[in-house]
Amino acid sequence: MSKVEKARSEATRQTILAVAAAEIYENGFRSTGLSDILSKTGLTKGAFYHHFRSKAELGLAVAQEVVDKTIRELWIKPLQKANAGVESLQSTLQYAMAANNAKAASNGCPLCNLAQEMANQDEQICAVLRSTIDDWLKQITQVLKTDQKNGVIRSNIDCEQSAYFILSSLQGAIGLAKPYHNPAPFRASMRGLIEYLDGLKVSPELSTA
Amino acid sequence: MSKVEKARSEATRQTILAVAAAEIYENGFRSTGLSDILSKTGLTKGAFYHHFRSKAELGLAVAQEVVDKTIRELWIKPLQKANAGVESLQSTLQYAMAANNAKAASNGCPLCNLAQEMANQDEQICAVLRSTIDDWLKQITQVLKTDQKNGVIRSNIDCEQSAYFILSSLQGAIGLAKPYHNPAPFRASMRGLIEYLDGLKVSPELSTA
DNA sequence: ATTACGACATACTGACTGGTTTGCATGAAG
DNA sequence: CTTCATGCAAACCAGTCAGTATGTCGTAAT
Repeated sequence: MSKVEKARSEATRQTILAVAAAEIYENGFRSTGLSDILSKTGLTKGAFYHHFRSKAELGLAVAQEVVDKTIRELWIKPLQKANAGVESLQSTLQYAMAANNAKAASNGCPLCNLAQEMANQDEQICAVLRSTIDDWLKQITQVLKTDQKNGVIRSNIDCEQSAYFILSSLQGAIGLAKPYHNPAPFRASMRGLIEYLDGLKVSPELSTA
Repeated sequence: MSKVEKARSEATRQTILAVAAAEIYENGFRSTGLSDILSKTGLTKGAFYHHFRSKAELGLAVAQEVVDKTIRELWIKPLQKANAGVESLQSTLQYAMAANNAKAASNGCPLCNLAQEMANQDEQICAVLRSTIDDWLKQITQVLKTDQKNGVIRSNIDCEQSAYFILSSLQGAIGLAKPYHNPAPFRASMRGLIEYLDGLKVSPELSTA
């Protein structure tokens, strides 16, 4: 098992993971057959079962090695800057609103998709998703508390409860828009969310005229 | 085809619909096999394909004859009383918070579940779900506009945008709680939503001490 | 009584599923 | 140069799926 050998092996594993994640993101876990994944990778069953013991294990790997990491990179990390406050949160949302294309509108959020589909099917995946969500909630709570300490947002706000509400609104905005196949409903919800965040501030300055 | 005969036929159709809806609600459309449904009804394939031409047609029937009607009955109708305002909306949410049991927490919203799973799979079902959501949004918008005309909520609020935001928050609250298998996260989000609605009023009176 | 039809039951089919087994090429180790 | 494990291919397997073909029973009209 030389270094070059091990690297190539890991590369094919990553290929499977990436293609599987994309396919699951688009059609769901159950509707994605191994044959779909394998044909898109050019690999065979032998390769797959060399790297994964079952389809369920693949799902778990996708959850913790793709979905979890993506969420952390795109949504949680931007809130981890020192003294990040509501403004950071808002700009993250603004960015998502702008970047949201038609495909993403119809596919939704990979995290929420998996949560939705696997809630009653695979407890291990649920556990992974919970930990991602928990950290996401913690980070939003932290952001709110920072602003609260700095006197940016009102002192009577329950930051943890607000974090739940904010994340719910975001997820709901994505989920509700799915059957519309276009980002318009998503954007409307997001504008509402951004205005809600404005309303948390001590001297609310409306960000939208 | 006597009346009594026709009635019994319709009864078995309804049986299939009800069981299918329950099973789909719990495990999703794709994961629900015809055999699951039929064994729970005591019927056979012959009965099923006498009433439905395909599994897809069953899904469509569930969407428009069960899910749509349920949503309208439980969520839209309570907002159709004359002069129904934000208070009506809040009491509906309060009721949902109280009634939400552990099973519902893990199963989510039947409408959102279907939307999530079928968004990229069945356009007909999507169309049905869109019309349900559209009417739901219209009703919430109406409720807000009524209160706005009566001076209950602020005049600078974009009622339609707020309706999107409110419905997104509700759906997100349900969806986000699914992997937790308990209603606590759902309730936290809902409290946030109810407080948001308080914030729409001209003289905000906090409903939670 | 006969015919006809609606409402199902039974048995079956072909396609597809996840999973297994076996074989083979390659490159490192002795 | 041989040995041997690794990384993967190809063929295969058993089970499940939606869907079909056919049969049967009861009711109702003639």
